[in-house]
Amino acid sequence: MPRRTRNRILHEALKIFSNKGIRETTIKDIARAVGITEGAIYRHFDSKEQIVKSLFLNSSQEFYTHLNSALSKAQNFEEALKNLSEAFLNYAFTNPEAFKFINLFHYFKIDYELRLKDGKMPKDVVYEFFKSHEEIGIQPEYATALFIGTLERIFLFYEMGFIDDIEEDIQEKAYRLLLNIFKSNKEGA
Amino acid sequence: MPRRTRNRILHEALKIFSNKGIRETTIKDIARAVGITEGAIYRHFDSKEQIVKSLFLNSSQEFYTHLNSALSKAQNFEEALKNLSEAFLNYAFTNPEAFKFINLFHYFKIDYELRLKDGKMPKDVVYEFFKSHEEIGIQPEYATALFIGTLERIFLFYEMGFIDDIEEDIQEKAYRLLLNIFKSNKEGA
Amino acid sequence: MPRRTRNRILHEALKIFSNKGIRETTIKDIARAVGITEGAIYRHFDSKEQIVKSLFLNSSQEFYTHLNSALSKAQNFEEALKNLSEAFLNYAFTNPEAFKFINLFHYFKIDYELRLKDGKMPKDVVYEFFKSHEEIGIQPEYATALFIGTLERIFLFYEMGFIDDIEEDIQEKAYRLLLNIFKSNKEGA
Amino acid sequence: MPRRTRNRILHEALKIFSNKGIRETTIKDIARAVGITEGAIYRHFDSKEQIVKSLFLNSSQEFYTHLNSALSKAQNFEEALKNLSEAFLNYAFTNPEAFKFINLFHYFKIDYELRLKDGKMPKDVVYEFFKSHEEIGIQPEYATALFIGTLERIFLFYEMGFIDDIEEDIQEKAYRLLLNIFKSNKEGA
DNA sequence: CATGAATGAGTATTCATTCAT
DNA sequence: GATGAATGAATACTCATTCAT
Repeated sequence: MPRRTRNRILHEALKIFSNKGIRETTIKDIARAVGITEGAIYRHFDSKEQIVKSLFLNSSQEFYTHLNSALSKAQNFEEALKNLSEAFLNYAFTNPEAFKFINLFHYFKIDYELRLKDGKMPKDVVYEFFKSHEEIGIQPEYATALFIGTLERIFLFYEMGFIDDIEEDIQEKAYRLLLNIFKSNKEGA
Repeated sequence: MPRRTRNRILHEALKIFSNKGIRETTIKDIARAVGITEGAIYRHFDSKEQIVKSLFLNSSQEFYTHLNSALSKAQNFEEALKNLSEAFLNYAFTNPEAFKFINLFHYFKIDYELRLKDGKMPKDVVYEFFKSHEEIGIQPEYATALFIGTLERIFLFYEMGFIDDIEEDIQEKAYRLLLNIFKSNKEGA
Repeated sequence: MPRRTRNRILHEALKIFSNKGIRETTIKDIARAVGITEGAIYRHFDSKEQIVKSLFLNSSQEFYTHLNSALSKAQNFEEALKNLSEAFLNYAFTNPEAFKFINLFHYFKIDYELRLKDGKMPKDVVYEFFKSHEEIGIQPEYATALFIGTLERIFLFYEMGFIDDIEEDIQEKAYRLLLNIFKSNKEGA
Repeated sequence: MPRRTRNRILHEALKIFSNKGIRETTIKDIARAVGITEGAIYRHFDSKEQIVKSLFLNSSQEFYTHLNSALSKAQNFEEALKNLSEAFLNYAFTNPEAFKFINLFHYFKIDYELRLKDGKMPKDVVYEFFKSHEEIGIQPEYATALFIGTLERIFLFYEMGFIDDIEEDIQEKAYRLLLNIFKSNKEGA
């Protein structure tokens, strides 16, 4: 429950953006959701684009940090995989709007400058992890694609009702699936 | 090089839609690309929405058929997996605009009626395939998420330059990756 | 049942104009009703305006002649009034589209040049009649307003269901009403 | 001279509508007349249709009230007829735009829901009046048609210069004309 | 800080008219 | 005579942004 108007704007904007899309969300929509008028938005942000950018940077940062801290707590490969996959889905389940919002940017080249200058994109956590475990015998780019693609699609299937397990089961099943894949590859190597 | 105006409209619209997004593409953009005036578009389509729908239905159908025919030519599980994964990436590489356009609809609830009435969505081919091979020990919904999510993400990584193999190598690597996963699961079972 | 295309165009245009209004009727509407294409209309008329003008001139002329010939058959004031009022309503009942179409022009200064050059407007028949019967003691302009206004409004009330007599009764009642008015004024004079 | 923008819009729109017709009046026309831009109109009204509806409801209500209060001040039939006919013409002379605008709706079925829910249409005042005086021997529907039709047409003839009396004289003559009609009928009965 | 009116540049869509076939 | 594709100007409406209060 953010108190300050600026945060309330970001909070509501994120919800509407992820539901309706960025372009189809108007400043008026956001203002109405926050309970202020259109003009007031411009006390806090210079433009709609700035709201979008703030949101993307915030969310990416948050997701990045979330993944990173989950990873850092792990003692071994198995635990790391567990922490990382659970953190990934946990973020998606807890912040579906932010999660979907971040993913919008893979399809729209809305603003490529948005990439954080020091490369702190969520996927980089995953990539670095697999890069430091080349012994599993999968090229880290492909491992990353497998990890992110699978989890993201599982989340989407969950959201559209195609997968109807409860969140905890999904996290458990997803972890086991990934573990099987990477363990067997590791052993097979 | 489609000759007829209607096809030229669809052709150009698809390209622009997949690059800029549907909402940010104007009728004027399309008209200019085709080399006619805005009004002329409306001799061929009643509305922008109709162009979007036509495109979605066409592309989905095409992709569905492409996957289906690849699958039907296979004699066994391994071959089926090979044909299916190659057909999937082949479609993405050959028709990147259509492929990206179809995927737009996972994020935007633009029009859920758009789903083909008899459920002939591309993902259903994959789902049915895994459903008839439950011996691999992976719940078909999760197997589908894994298959589609991984390949889609590989394609995206390729497009953004994060993966820089050539298309043939990607197809080969992707197939091997998937085969390893499903074979080992099959054997482990 | 006009055979020639030109007449069919006029025929259908009149119907649609009087129902939807001139501005809201498109060339396409007319073409569709006639069973030809838009371009073909322009083989017969230079513009939409020309169709409107032709229609107005034709209808006015027709109505004018209809009233005039009814009047000319009368032997005395009473008969003249009877013939004129019956002819007026008869025209409205038989050609409601044309009748309503003519009346559109009282409200819109769509094109004042449309008035027939030699003044052959339907109302002039009525006006001339009352002018030649000043003995009734009503200024002919007012008598004309009374005659036309009353009958037109009766027709409108009939059309909107506010008056629900059958057409014959309306003609009879209207005639008696007018006769009473003008006879008593005549006698009172 | 209304000060507030919303009222200025209604004021100017009424003038232009009654001159050019509703369909041929553009939002730009109205905006220009008010001295604002097109977009500004939409801060005050959701659509052109809403302007039309507001205007129709306002004008009808105003005219209805005008007639009703004139009628209620009368002590007897003669006075009532005098008050009603004078109020009718007075409204037309004073608010020619509103008067003509209201009458547009007899010819165009623009929106039949526009009729006030409790039936408070101007003509109803006249109708109720004649209904409570059936002793005059004229069916109230026909008396209403006579009253309204005659006065409306007199106004139109005045506007087009066909009747060139001054307004006061017209009111006087119209009243006498109607009085003669209804009095003689009353006596004749 | 906030309001709400206003701007101005779009945006999809309509439609009378033209013209090559 | 007729077709149907195309034009081009107009039209209602939208929306990010500005600004006086």
